[in-house]
Amino acid sequence: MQLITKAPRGTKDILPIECGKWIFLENLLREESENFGFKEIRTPVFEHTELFKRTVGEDTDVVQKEMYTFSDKSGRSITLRPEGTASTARAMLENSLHNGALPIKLSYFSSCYRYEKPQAGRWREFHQFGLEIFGSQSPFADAELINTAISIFKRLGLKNIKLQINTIGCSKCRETYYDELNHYFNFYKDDLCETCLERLKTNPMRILDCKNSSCQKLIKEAPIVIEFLCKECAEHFEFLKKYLTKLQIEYVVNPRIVRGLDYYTKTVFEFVSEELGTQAVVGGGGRYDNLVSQIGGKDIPALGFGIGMERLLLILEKQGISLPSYEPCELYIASAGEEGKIKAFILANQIRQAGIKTECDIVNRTMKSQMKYADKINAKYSIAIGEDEIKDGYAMLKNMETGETRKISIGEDFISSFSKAHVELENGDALLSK
RNA sequence: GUGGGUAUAGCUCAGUUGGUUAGAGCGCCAGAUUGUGGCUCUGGAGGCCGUCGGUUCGAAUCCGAUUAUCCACCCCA
Repeated sequence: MQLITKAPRGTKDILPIECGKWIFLENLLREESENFGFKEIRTPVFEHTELFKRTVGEDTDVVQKEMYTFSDKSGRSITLRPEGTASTARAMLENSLHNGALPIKLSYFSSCYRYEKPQAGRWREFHQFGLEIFGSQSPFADAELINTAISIFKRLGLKNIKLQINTIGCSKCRETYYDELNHYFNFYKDDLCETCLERLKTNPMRILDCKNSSCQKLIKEAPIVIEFLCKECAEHFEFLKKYLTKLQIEYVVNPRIVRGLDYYTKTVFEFVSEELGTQAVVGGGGRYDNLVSQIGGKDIPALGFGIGMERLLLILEKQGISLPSYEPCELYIASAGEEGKIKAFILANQIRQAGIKTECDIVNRTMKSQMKYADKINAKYSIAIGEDEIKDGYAMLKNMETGETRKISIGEDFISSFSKAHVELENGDALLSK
Protein backbone atom coordinates (compact mmCIF):
# COMPACT_ATOMS: atom_id res chain seq x y z
CA MET A 1 0.00 0.00 0.00
CA GLN A 2 1.29 3.41 -0.95
CA LEU A 3 1.38 5.66 2.08
CA ILE A 4 -0.05 9.11 1.71
CA THR A 5 2.02 11.31 3.95
CA LYS A 6 2.50 14.32 1.79
CA ALA A 7 0.37 17.46 1.68
CA PRO A 8 -0.37 18.75 -1.83
CA ARG A 9 2.16 21.06 -3.37
CA GLY A 10 2.12 24.62 -2.12
CA THR A 11 0.21 23.74 1.04
CA LYS A 12 1.56 23.19 4.49
CA ASP A 13 0.46 22.10 7.90
CA ILE A 14 0.41 24.65 10.63
CA LEU A 15 1.61 22.69 13.63
CA PRO A 16 0.49 23.27 17.22
CA ILE A 17 3.40 25.47 18.28
CA GLU A 18 2.85 27.57 15.18
CA CYS A 19 -0.92 27.55 15.69
CA GLY A 20 -0.49 29.16 19.08
CA LYS A 21 1.23 32.07 17.36
CA TRP A 22 -1.45 32.29 14.68
CA ILE A 23 -4.15 32.49 17.34
CA PHE A 24 -2.29 35.26 19.12
CA LEU A 25 -1.76 37.16 15.88
CA GLU A 26 -5.36 36.72 14.80
CA ASN A 27 -6.63 37.98 18.12
CA LEU A 28 -4.41 41.02 17.90
CA LEU A 29 -5.59 41.83 14.37
CA ARG A 30 -9.20 41.32 15.41
CA GLU A 31 -8.84 43.51 18.45
CA GLU A 32 -7.10 46.33 16.67
CA SER A 33 -9.55 46.41 13.78
CA GLU A 34 -12.46 46.28 16.22
CA ASN A 35 -11.05 49.45 17.74
CA PHE A 36 -11.73 51.04 14.39
CA GLY A 37 -15.23 49.61 14.19
CA PHE A 38 -14.61 46.66 11.90
CA LYS A 39 -16.68 43.54 12.51
CA GLU A 40 -15.85 40.10 11.28
CA ILE A 41 -17.58 38.27 8.46
CA ARG A 42 -17.05 34.67 7.36
CA THR A 43 -17.83 33.66 3.83
CA PRO A 44 -17.60 30.31 2.05
CA VAL A 45 -14.30 28.98 0.78
CA PHE A 46 -15.82 28.55 -2.68
CA GLU A 47 -18.02 30.75 -4.82
CA HIS A 48 -19.53 30.69 -8.28
CA THR A 49 -16.68 31.06 -10.74
CA GLU A 50 -18.52 33.92 -12.39
CA LEU A 51 -18.08 36.08 -9.30
CA PHE A 52 -14.32 36.19 -9.69
CA LYS A 53 -14.42 36.50 -13.44
CA ARG A 54 -16.62 39.56 -13.18
CA THR A 55 -14.73 41.29 -10.38
CA VAL A 56 -11.10 40.24 -10.48
CA GLY A 57 -11.24 40.43 -14.26
CA GLU A 58 -11.07 37.97 -17.16
CA ASP A 59 -7.73 39.36 -18.32
CA THR A 60 -5.89 39.00 -15.06
CA ASP A 61 -3.35 36.28 -14.35
CA VAL A 62 -5.37 35.28 -11.32
CA VAL A 63 -8.45 34.41 -13.35
CA GLN A 64 -6.68 33.21 -16.46
CA LYS A 65 -4.32 30.70 -14.95
CA GLU A 66 -4.34 30.63 -11.19
CA MET A 67 -7.83 29.70 -10.07
CA TYR A 68 -8.85 26.36 -8.62
CA THR A 69 -12.00 25.88 -10.67
CA PHE A 70 -14.08 22.73 -10.91
CA SER A 71 -17.59 21.54 -11.63
CA ASP A 72 -19.61 20.21 -8.74
CA LYS A 73 -21.88 17.20 -9.10
CA SER A 74 -24.71 19.20 -10.60
CA GLY A 75 -22.46 20.92 -13.09
CA ARG A 76 -22.08 24.32 -11.44
CA SER A 77 -18.75 25.95 -12.03
CA ILE A 78 -17.20 26.51 -8.63
CA THR A 79 -13.96 28.27 -7.70
CA LEU A 80 -11.97 28.28 -4.50
CA ARG A 81 -11.63 31.94 -3.60
CA PRO A 82 -8.37 33.43 -4.87
CA GLU A 83 -8.86 36.54 -2.74
CA GLY A 84 -11.30 37.92 -0.19
CA THR A 85 -12.84 41.09 -1.54
CA ALA A 86 -15.25 39.65 -4.10
CA SER A 87 -16.79 37.22 -1.63
CA THR A 88 -17.18 39.92 0.98
CA ALA A 89 -18.91 42.25 -1.46
CA ARG A 90 -21.20 39.45 -2.59
CA ALA A 91 -22.11 38.55 0.99
CA MET A 92 -22.70 42.20 1.84
CA LEU A 93 -25.14 42.54 -1.06
CA GLU A 94 -26.84 39.18 -0.63
CA ASN A 95 -27.61 39.95 2.99
CA SER A 96 -28.53 43.57 2.29
CA LEU A 97 -26.08 44.88 4.83
CA HIS A 98 -26.09 48.13 2.85
CA ASN A 99 -29.66 48.75 3.99
CA GLY A 100 -28.35 49.22 7.49
CA ALA A 101 -26.10 51.96 8.79
CA LEU A 102 -23.47 53.12 6.34
CA PRO A 103 -20.55 52.82 6.12
CA ILE A 104 -20.18 49.11 6.71
CA LYS A 105 -16.79 48.01 7.99
CA LEU A 106 -15.99 44.34 7.64
CA SER A 107 -12.99 42.23 8.52
CA TYR A 108 -12.18 38.65 7.66
CA PHE A 109 -9.62 35.91 7.85
CA SER A 110 -9.77 33.74 4.80
CA SER A 111 -7.75 31.00 3.29
CA CYS A 112 -7.22 31.79 -0.38
CA TYR A 113 -6.17 29.55 -3.24
CA ARG A 114 -4.07 30.25 -6.28
CA TYR A 115 -2.42 27.74 -8.55
CA GLU A 116 1.07 29.23 -8.78
CA LYS A 117 4.56 27.84 -8.50
CA PRO A 118 5.38 27.91 -4.79
CA GLN A 119 8.20 30.13 -3.67
CA ALA A 120 9.46 31.91 -0.57
CA GLY A 121 6.41 33.67 0.87
CA ARG A 122 4.13 32.29 -1.80
CA TRP A 123 1.78 29.36 -1.32
CA ARG A 124 -1.08 27.74 -3.17
CA GLU A 125 -3.11 27.95 -0.02
CA PHE A 126 -2.44 31.12 1.89
CA HIS A 127 -4.24 33.14 4.52
CA GLN A 128 -5.36 36.68 4.23
CA PHE A 129 -6.57 39.11 6.83
CA GLY A 130 -8.72 41.67 5.10
CA LEU A 131 -10.63 44.83 5.87
CA GLU A 132 -13.34 46.33 3.68
CA ILE A 133 -15.30 49.56 3.93
CA PHE A 134 -18.53 49.93 1.97
CA GLY A 135 -20.47 53.14 1.46
CA SER A 136 -18.00 55.98 1.52
CA GLN A 137 -16.53 57.83 -1.42
CA SER A 138 -14.68 60.27 0.75
CA PRO A 139 -10.87 60.22 0.89
CA PHE A 140 -11.32 60.21 4.65
CA ALA A 141 -12.27 56.55 4.26
CA ASP A 142 -9.06 55.86 2.33
CA ALA A 143 -7.06 57.54 5.07
CA GLU A 144 -8.91 55.63 7.77
CA LEU A 145 -8.28 52.30 6.08
CA ILE A 146 -4.56 52.96 5.73
CA ASN A 147 -4.52 54.30 9.24
CA THR A 148 -5.96 51.03 10.53
CA ALA A 149 -3.29 49.03 8.75
CA ILE A 150 -0.55 51.28 10.08
CA SER A 151 -1.75 50.95 13.63
CA ILE A 152 -1.80 47.16 13.26
CA PHE A 153 1.83 47.17 12.11
CA LYS A 154 2.73 49.56 14.92
CA ARG A 155 1.08 47.41 17.51
CA LEU A 156 3.02 44.41 16.29
CA GLY A 157 6.21 46.39 16.70
CA LEU A 158 7.15 46.03 13.04
CA LYS A 159 9.73 48.32 11.55
CA ASN A 160 10.54 49.32 8.00
CA ILE A 161 7.16 48.56 6.54
CA LYS A 162 6.95 51.12 3.81
CA LEU A 163 3.69 52.51 2.53
CA GLN A 164 3.51 53.19 -1.17
CA ILE A 165 0.47 54.84 -2.65
CA ASN A 166 -0.77 55.63 -6.10
CA THR A 167 -3.95 56.42 -7.90
CA ILE A 168 -5.07 54.71 -11.06
CA GLY A 169 -8.07 56.95 -11.63
CA CYS A 170 -11.63 56.11 -12.41
CA SER A 171 -12.91 54.60 -15.64
CA LYS A 172 -13.28 58.09 -17.04
CA CYS A 173 -9.68 59.23 -16.64
CA ARG A 174 -8.28 55.84 -17.44
CA GLU A 175 -9.52 56.08 -21.00
CA THR A 176 -7.34 59.08 -21.67
CA TYR A 177 -4.44 57.47 -19.91
CA TYR A 178 -4.69 54.22 -21.87
CA ASP A 179 -4.52 56.23 -25.08
CA GLU A 180 -1.38 57.98 -23.84
CA LEU A 181 0.26 54.74 -22.79
CA ASN A 182 -0.58 53.06 -26.04
CA HIS A 183 0.82 55.96 -27.95
CA TYR A 184 4.01 55.97 -25.91
CA PHE A 185 4.75 52.25 -25.88
CA ASN A 186 3.82 51.82 -29.53
CA PHE A 187 6.51 54.31 -30.36
CA TYR A 188 9.12 52.20 -28.50
CA LYS A 189 7.62 48.80 -29.13
CA ASP A 190 10.84 47.38 -30.56
CA ASP A 191 12.37 47.62 -27.08
CA LEU A 192 9.53 45.86 -25.30
CA CYS A 193 9.76 42.25 -24.18
CA GLU A 194 7.37 39.70 -25.63
CA THR A 195 4.96 39.62 -22.71
CA CYS A 196 4.77 43.39 -22.76
CA LEU A 197 3.95 43.38 -26.47
CA GLU A 198 0.95 41.26 -25.51
CA ARG A 199 0.11 43.60 -22.67
CA LEU A 200 0.18 46.48 -25.10
CA LYS A 201 -2.84 44.96 -26.80
CA THR A 202 -4.74 43.80 -23.73
CA ASN A 203 -3.85 45.99 -20.77
CA PRO A 204 -1.04 48.52 -21.26
CA MET A 205 -1.00 49.42 -17.58
CA ARG A 206 0.47 46.03 -16.78
CA ILE A 207 3.63 46.98 -18.66
CA LEU A 208 4.41 49.33 -15.80
CA ASP A 209 4.92 46.31 -13.56
CA CYS A 210 7.45 44.59 -15.83
CA LYS A 211 10.85 43.89 -14.33
CA ASN A 212 12.58 43.26 -17.64
CA SER A 213 15.52 45.67 -17.87
CA SER A 214 14.79 47.06 -21.32
CA CYS A 215 11.14 47.61 -20.41
CA GLN A 216 12.21 49.19 -17.14
CA LYS A 217 14.04 51.93 -19.01
CA LEU A 218 10.93 52.75 -20.97
CA ILE A 219 8.77 52.62 -17.88
CA LYS A 220 10.87 55.27 -16.18
CA GLU A 221 9.98 57.75 -18.89
CA ALA A 222 6.45 56.52 -19.44
CA PRO A 223 3.50 58.83 -18.90
CA ILE A 224 2.26 58.68 -15.34
CA VAL A 225 -1.40 58.10 -14.64
CA ILE A 226 -1.49 60.98 -12.17
CA GLU A 227 -0.98 63.42 -15.01
CA PHE A 228 -4.15 62.30 -16.73
CA LEU A 229 -6.57 62.25 -13.84
CA CYS A 230 -9.95 63.83 -14.07
CA LYS A 231 -10.61 66.66 -11.67
CA GLU A 232 -12.45 64.52 -9.15
CA CYS A 233 -9.78 61.82 -9.00
CA ALA A 234 -6.99 64.35 -8.75
CA GLU A 235 -8.69 66.05 -5.83
CA HIS A 236 -9.39 62.74 -4.16
CA PHE A 237 -5.70 61.84 -4.25
CA GLU A 238 -4.63 65.26 -3.02
CA PHE A 239 -6.99 65.02 -0.07
CA LEU A 240 -5.77 61.55 0.78
CA LYS A 241 -2.14 62.70 0.80
CA LYS A 242 -3.08 65.65 2.96
CA TYR A 243 -4.90 63.46 5.47
CA LEU A 244 -2.04 60.97 5.64
CA THR A 245 0.36 63.77 6.34
CA LYS A 246 -1.91 65.16 9.04
CA LEU A 247 -2.02 61.68 10.60
CA GLN A 248 1.78 61.60 10.44
CA ILE A 249 1.72 58.55 8.23
CA GLU A 250 4.79 58.35 6.03
CA TYR A 251 4.26 57.36 2.45
CA VAL A 252 5.91 57.37 -0.92
CA VAL A 253 3.97 57.97 -4.10
CA ASN A 254 4.91 55.14 -6.40
CA PRO A 255 3.29 55.74 -9.77
CA ARG A 256 4.19 52.24 -10.81
CA ILE A 257 1.82 50.46 -8.46
CA VAL A 258 -0.73 48.80 -10.72
CA ARG A 259 -2.62 46.26 -8.71
CA GLY A 260 -3.13 43.09 -10.66
CA LEU A 261 -6.85 42.87 -10.03
CA ASP A 262 -9.14 44.74 -12.38
CA TYR A 263 -11.59 46.07 -9.86
CA TYR A 264 -9.36 48.78 -8.44
CA THR A 265 -10.13 52.47 -9.04
CA LYS A 266 -8.54 55.65 -7.74
CA THR A 267 -6.44 54.88 -4.67
CA VAL A 268 -4.15 51.86 -4.62
CA PHE A 269 -1.47 51.13 -2.05
CA GLU A 270 1.01 48.54 -0.94
CA PHE A 271 2.89 47.80 2.22
CA VAL A 272 6.37 46.69 1.32
CA SER A 273 9.03 45.05 3.46
CA GLU A 274 12.65 44.45 2.55
CA GLU A 275 12.69 41.37 4.73
CA LEU A 276 10.56 39.43 2.28
CA GLY A 277 12.95 39.40 -0.65
CA THR A 278 11.17 39.21 -3.96
CA GLN A 279 7.71 38.71 -2.51
CA ALA A 280 8.06 42.10 -0.86
CA VAL A 281 4.41 43.00 -0.57
CA VAL A 282 3.01 42.09 2.83
CA GLY A 283 -0.28 43.84 2.25
CA GLY A 284 -2.06 45.79 -0.40
CA GLY A 285 -5.37 47.19 -1.40
CA GLY A 286 -7.25 50.16 -2.65
CA ARG A 287 -10.54 51.57 -3.71
CA TYR A 288 -12.96 49.65 -5.87
CA ASP A 289 -15.88 51.95 -6.53
CA ASN A 290 -17.33 49.91 -9.39
CA LEU A 291 -17.10 46.40 -8.00
CA VAL A 292 -20.40 46.38 -6.13
CA SER A 293 -22.38 47.63 -9.10
CA GLN A 294 -20.66 45.04 -11.28
CA ILE A 295 -22.08 42.19 -9.27
CA GLY A 296 -25.26 43.57 -7.80
CA GLY A 297 -26.35 46.69 -9.62
CA LYS A 298 -26.21 48.90 -6.54
CA ASP A 299 -23.78 51.74 -6.82
CA ILE A 300 -21.85 51.56 -3.58
CA PRO A 301 -18.34 52.98 -3.38
CA ALA A 302 -15.95 50.79 -1.45
CA LEU A 303 -12.35 50.10 -0.55
CA GLY A 304 -10.31 47.52 1.26
CA PHE A 305 -7.01 45.81 1.72
CA GLY A 306 -5.51 42.48 2.62
CA ILE A 307 -2.52 41.38 4.66
CA GLY A 308 -0.83 38.08 3.90
CA MET A 309 -0.67 36.19 7.18
CA GLU A 310 2.22 33.95 6.13
CA ARG A 311 4.24 36.95 4.96
CA LEU A 312 3.43 38.87 8.09
CA LEU A 313 4.72 35.97 10.19
CA LEU A 314 7.87 35.81 8.03
CA ILE A 315 8.62 39.47 8.67
CA LEU A 316 7.94 39.15 12.38
CA GLU A 317 10.38 36.27 12.54
CA LYS A 318 13.06 38.08 10.54
CA GLN A 319 12.73 41.13 12.77
CA GLY A 320 13.13 38.94 15.82
CA ILE A 321 9.65 39.62 17.12
CA SER A 322 8.50 36.39 18.70
CA LEU A 323 4.83 35.81 19.28
CA PRO A 324 3.66 33.91 22.32
CA SER A 325 2.34 30.43 21.64
CA TYR A 326 0.29 28.23 23.94
CA GLU A 327 0.72 28.71 27.67
CA PRO A 328 2.36 25.63 29.14
CA CYS A 329 0.58 23.27 31.49
CA GLU A 330 0.21 24.82 34.95
CA LEU A 331 -0.18 21.63 36.93
CA TYR A 332 0.76 18.03 36.22
CA ILE A 333 -0.67 15.43 38.54
CA ALA A 334 1.53 12.35 38.53
CA SER A 335 0.16 9.17 40.00
CA ALA A 336 0.93 5.58 40.94
CA GLY A 337 -1.47 2.67 40.99
CA GLU A 338 -5.02 2.52 39.71
CA GLU A 339 -6.43 4.23 42.79
CA GLY A 340 -3.88 6.99 42.44
CA LYS A 341 -4.66 7.52 38.76
CA ILE A 342 -8.38 7.75 39.39
CA LYS A 343 -7.78 10.20 42.21
CA ALA A 344 -5.54 12.22 39.88
CA PHE A 345 -8.35 12.40 37.32
CA ILE A 346 -10.78 13.66 39.92
CA LEU A 347 -8.38 16.24 41.33
CA ALA A 348 -7.51 17.42 37.81
CA ASN A 349 -11.18 17.99 37.03
CA GLN A 350 -11.57 20.09 40.15
CA ILE A 351 -8.54 22.19 39.34
CA ARG A 352 -9.64 22.73 35.74
CA GLN A 353 -12.91 24.16 37.00
CA ALA A 354 -10.82 26.83 38.63
CA GLY A 355 -9.50 27.61 35.12
CA ILE A 356 -6.06 26.10 35.61
CA LYS A 357 -4.49 24.00 32.85
CA THR A 358 -4.04 20.58 34.34
CA GLU A 359 -2.89 17.26 32.94
CA CYS A 360 -2.44 13.82 34.35
CA ASP A 361 -1.10 10.45 33.22
CA ILE A 362 -3.07 8.60 30.55
CA VAL A 363 -0.29 6.29 29.38
CA ASN A 364 -0.02 4.38 32.66
CA ARG A 365 3.66 5.11 33.01
CA THR A 366 6.00 5.02 35.97
CA MET A 367 6.23 7.99 38.29
CA LYS A 368 9.67 8.80 36.95
CA SER A 369 8.47 8.85 33.36
CA GLN A 370 5.56 11.01 34.32
CA MET A 371 7.88 13.53 35.94
CA LYS A 372 10.06 13.52 32.84
CA TYR A 373 6.98 14.18 30.76
CA ALA A 374 5.90 16.99 33.08
CA ASP A 375 9.33 18.50 32.63
CA LYS A 376 9.21 18.20 28.85
CA ILE A 377 5.87 19.92 28.55
CA ASN A 378 7.17 22.67 30.83
CA ALA A 379 4.57 22.08 33.49
CA LYS A 380 4.98 24.75 36.16
CA TYR A 381 3.79 22.65 39.08
CA SER A 382 3.39 19.00 39.89
CA ILE A 383 1.66 16.82 42.45
CA ALA A 384 2.26 13.10 42.96
CA ILE A 385 -0.61 10.93 44.10
CA GLY A 386 -0.15 7.37 45.36
CA GLU A 387 -1.37 5.05 48.09
CA ASP A 388 0.24 7.06 50.89
CA GLU A 389 -1.29 10.33 49.79
CA ILE A 390 -4.74 8.82 49.44
CA LYS A 391 -4.39 7.32 52.93
CA ASP A 392 -3.11 10.55 54.49
CA GLY A 393 -5.25 12.97 52.50
CA TYR A 394 -2.18 15.10 51.76
CA ALA A 395 0.23 15.55 48.86
CA MET A 396 3.19 17.73 47.98
CA LEU A 397 2.76 20.56 45.49
CA LYS A 398 6.05 21.20 43.77
CA ASN A 399 7.26 24.22 41.85
CA MET A 400 9.06 22.56 38.95
CA GLU A 401 11.39 25.46 38.40
CA THR A 402 12.61 26.06 41.94
CA GLY A 403 11.98 22.59 43.31
CA GLU A 404 10.28 24.14 46.33
CA THR A 405 7.31 22.21 47.76
CA ARG A 406 4.27 22.78 49.98
CA LYS A 407 2.06 20.23 51.67
CA ILE A 408 -1.52 20.48 50.46
CA SER A 409 -4.75 18.71 51.27
CA ILE A 410 -6.29 16.48 48.63
CA GLY A 411 -9.48 16.11 50.58
CA GLU A 412 -12.56 18.33 50.44
CA ASP A 413 -10.58 21.52 50.89
CA PHE A 414 -8.25 20.58 48.02
CA ILE A 415 -8.93 23.69 45.91
CA SER A 416 -8.47 26.20 48.71
CA SER A 417 -5.42 24.36 50.01
CA PHE A 418 -3.94 24.20 46.52
CA SER A 419 -4.63 27.86 45.83
CA LYS A 420 -2.95 28.96 49.05
CA ALA A 421 0.19 26.90 48.41
CA HIS A 422 0.16 27.91 44.74
CA VAL A 423 0.28 31.59 45.67
CA GLU A 424 3.01 31.00 48.25
CA LEU A 425 5.22 29.11 45.83
CA GLU A 426 4.57 31.67 43.12
CA ASN A 427 5.63 34.50 45.43
CA GLY A 428 8.67 32.60 46.55
CA ASP A 429 9.58 32.34 42.91
CA ALA A 430 9.13 36.08 42.47
CA LEU A 431 11.41 36.76 45.43
CA LEU A 432 14.06 34.46 44.04
CA SER A 433 14.07 36.20 40.69
CA LYS A 434 14.77 39.51 42.45
C1' G B 1 4.45 28.55 -17.73
C1' U B 2 10.45 29.33 -17.97
C1' G B 3 15.31 28.63 -15.57
C1' G B 4 18.91 26.90 -11.51
C1' G B 5 20.09 24.05 -6.75
C1' U B 6 18.69 19.86 -3.67
C1' A B 7 16.57 14.80 -2.26
C1' U B 8 20.05 9.42 3.26
C1' A B 9 16.28 8.18 10.56
C1' G B 10 11.15 12.55 13.49
C1' C B 11 15.11 16.94 12.91
C1' U B 12 20.28 18.63 11.28
C1' C B 13 23.54 16.18 8.43
C1' A B 14 28.12 12.33 7.45
C1' G B 15 28.80 8.32 4.00
C1' U B 16 36.11 7.22 1.11
C1' U B 17 37.96 6.05 -6.33
C1' G B 18 31.01 2.02 -6.74
C1' G B 19 32.40 -3.27 -2.30
C1' U B 20 29.60 -7.19 3.23
C1' U B 21 24.25 -6.49 8.07
C1' A B 22 23.81 2.24 6.23
C1' G B 23 26.27 6.12 10.38
C1' A B 24 26.59 10.48 14.04
C1' G B 25 24.40 14.32 16.97
C1' C B 26 19.75 15.90 18.67
C1' G B 27 14.79 14.04 19.60
C1' C B 28 11.66 9.75 21.09
C1' C B 29 11.02 5.18 24.44
C1' A B 30 13.18 2.57 28.52
C1' G B 31 16.83 1.16 32.49
C1' A B 32 20.81 2.73 36.37
C1' U B 33 17.85 -1.17 44.36
C1' U B 34 11.03 -1.51 42.39
C1' G B 35 6.99 6.45 44.19
C1' U B 36 9.46 12.18 41.88
C1' G B 37 11.85 15.93 36.31
C1' G B 38 16.38 18.72 34.68
C1' C B 39 22.87 16.42 34.76
C1' U B 40 25.43 11.84 33.58
C1' C B 41 25.81 6.71 31.92
C1' U B 42 23.61 2.36 29.37
C1' G B 43 20.21 0.10 26.12
C1' G B 44 16.11 0.20 22.47
C1' A B 45 12.84 1.55 18.56
C1' G B 46 13.05 4.05 14.01
C1' G B 47 15.66 4.21 6.94
C1' C B 48 13.00 0.05 0.10
C1' C B 49 19.26 6.20 0.74
C1' G B 50 12.29 10.37 -3.06
C1' U B 51 10.31 6.98 -7.19
C1' C B 52 11.04 4.17 -11.75
C1' G B 53 14.49 2.45 -15.21
C1' G B 54 19.70 1.75 -17.07
C1' U B 55 25.25 0.61 -16.59
C1' U B 56 27.85 -3.15 -13.39
C1' C B 57 29.57 -9.40 -10.58
C1' G B 58 27.93 -5.49 -7.18
C1' A B 59 24.71 1.22 -6.82
C1' A B 60 23.00 5.59 -1.31
C1' U B 61 27.32 6.48 -4.65
C1' C B 62 27.60 6.60 -11.99
C1' C B 63 23.73 7.71 -16.14
C1' G B 64 18.51 8.79 -17.67
C1' A B 65 13.57 9.91 -16.59
C1' U B 66 9.95 11.32 -13.12
C1' U B 67 8.12 13.46 -8.63
C1' A B 68 8.82 16.55 -4.57
C1' U B 69 11.28 20.61 -2.48
C1' C B 70 14.06 25.29 -2.28
C1' C B 71 15.45 29.68 -5.07
C1' A B 72 14.81 33.15 -9.21
C1' C B 73 11.58 35.11 -13.48
C1' C B 74 6.23 36.25 -13.98
C1' C B 75 2.33 37.60 -10.77
C1' C B 76 0.67 38.58 -6.07
C1' A B 77 -0.67 37.99 -0.09
